[in-house]
Amino acid sequence: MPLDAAENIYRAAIRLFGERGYPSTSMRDISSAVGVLPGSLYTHITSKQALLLQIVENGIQKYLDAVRPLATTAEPADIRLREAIKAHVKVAGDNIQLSLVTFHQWKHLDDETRRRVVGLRNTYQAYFSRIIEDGIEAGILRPMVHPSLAVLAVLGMLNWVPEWFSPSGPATADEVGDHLADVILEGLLEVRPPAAPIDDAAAAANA
Amino acid sequence: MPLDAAENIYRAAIRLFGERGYPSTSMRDISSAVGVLPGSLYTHITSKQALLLQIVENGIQKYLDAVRPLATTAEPADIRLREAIKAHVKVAGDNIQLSLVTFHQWKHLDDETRRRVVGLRNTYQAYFSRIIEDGIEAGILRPMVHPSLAVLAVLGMLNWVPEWFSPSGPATADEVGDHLADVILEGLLEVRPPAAPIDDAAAAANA
DNA sequence: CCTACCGATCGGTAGG
DNA sequence: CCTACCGATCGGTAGG
Repeated sequence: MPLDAAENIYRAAIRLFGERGYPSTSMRDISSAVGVLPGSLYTHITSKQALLLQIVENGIQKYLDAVRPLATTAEPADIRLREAIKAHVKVAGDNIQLSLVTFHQWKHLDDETRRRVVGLRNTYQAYFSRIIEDGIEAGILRPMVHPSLAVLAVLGMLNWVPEWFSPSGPATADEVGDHLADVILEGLLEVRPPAAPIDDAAAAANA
Repeated sequence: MPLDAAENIYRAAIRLFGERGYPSTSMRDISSAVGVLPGSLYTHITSKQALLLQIVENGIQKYLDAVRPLATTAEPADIRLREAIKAHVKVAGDNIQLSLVTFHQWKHLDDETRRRVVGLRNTYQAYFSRIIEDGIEAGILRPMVHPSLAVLAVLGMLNWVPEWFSPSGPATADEVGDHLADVILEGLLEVRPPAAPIDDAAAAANA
């Protein structure tokens, strides 16, 4: 049961756009990876741009679908943040090349479609903003002068995952997600002085 | 006192490579930004590749120079990590476009020079590994199953800074660095249970 | 720094 | 899916 031609083209494009970047990948590169001559591609696709758009939108949708459920559930925000981080890492681990294209090549989309994709990226960012702001309001997360900086810290950490994650590496995506959530939630410090004395008896007992 | 021609070309290339990417920037784009005809560029540079290499190596060196002093000082590792994060953010904030080219366009270098640049990137990563491993050994940072994951978390967060930092934004590079160091060192949780009971009297007093 | 140009390669199409 | 091809653009050079 061979893949149909359009699917073959789509997969070759993901790999090549990811390895060399969109502008450095020629339609001739894709056609020879698929095993047809360049002109034959255009029976199955309309243009190089449309191929990139299909890839990038599919990539973003996978992340949106995975994290959307965590954005608004009633669970405690720290648990939602941990699950959102794990969901992101799982999508990244299952779609490394797709993620590389999605995160790096969207800049080469035409003006109109690029604006739409930027909108989807902003929606994704808003999911994490919502979780973190909920957590601060509920007293579960630390109050911050600029909560958006925490969002950017989390997203930067997550955007970098497809660059180094390997399915054959020492940790599964689930384990990596947990460890990254530990870094974000608990920090790297071994001990942290309590924000305020818990009660006077405990303070006296420690003196 | 006008900039000399080579400096003009270098600056225009940083801006254009950062905005459009290396493969999508033509020498004709650069020449018209500088105000000369395409062929005239080659009096001052040897090739498009050499121009990219000059930019990327200069970019990496700025980061190496800024963080190297923190890699080996005798100060506590948590302070060194905070200062390293702040040093990185300061370089990023002072060189946003240079950083964008350095972080994204090195993939378009020739095989040989790309290998050298990857070596410099690994050196940079080793600075952070050293600080975090020192911290764990000294009992200042939490023991971790995979300390390298913490390094990748920090570098991912930092690599993302040039994408969103603005000198005219609400926080200076110094403040952003402190806030990001807070996220990494202390985490986002408001309270954290102690790793182990401190003493029995305190536990009893809380019961 | 300009004029004039080179061979190579690009995305895409007409016609079968 | 192939043959054959189009106009545009590319990095770079010779000669002045």
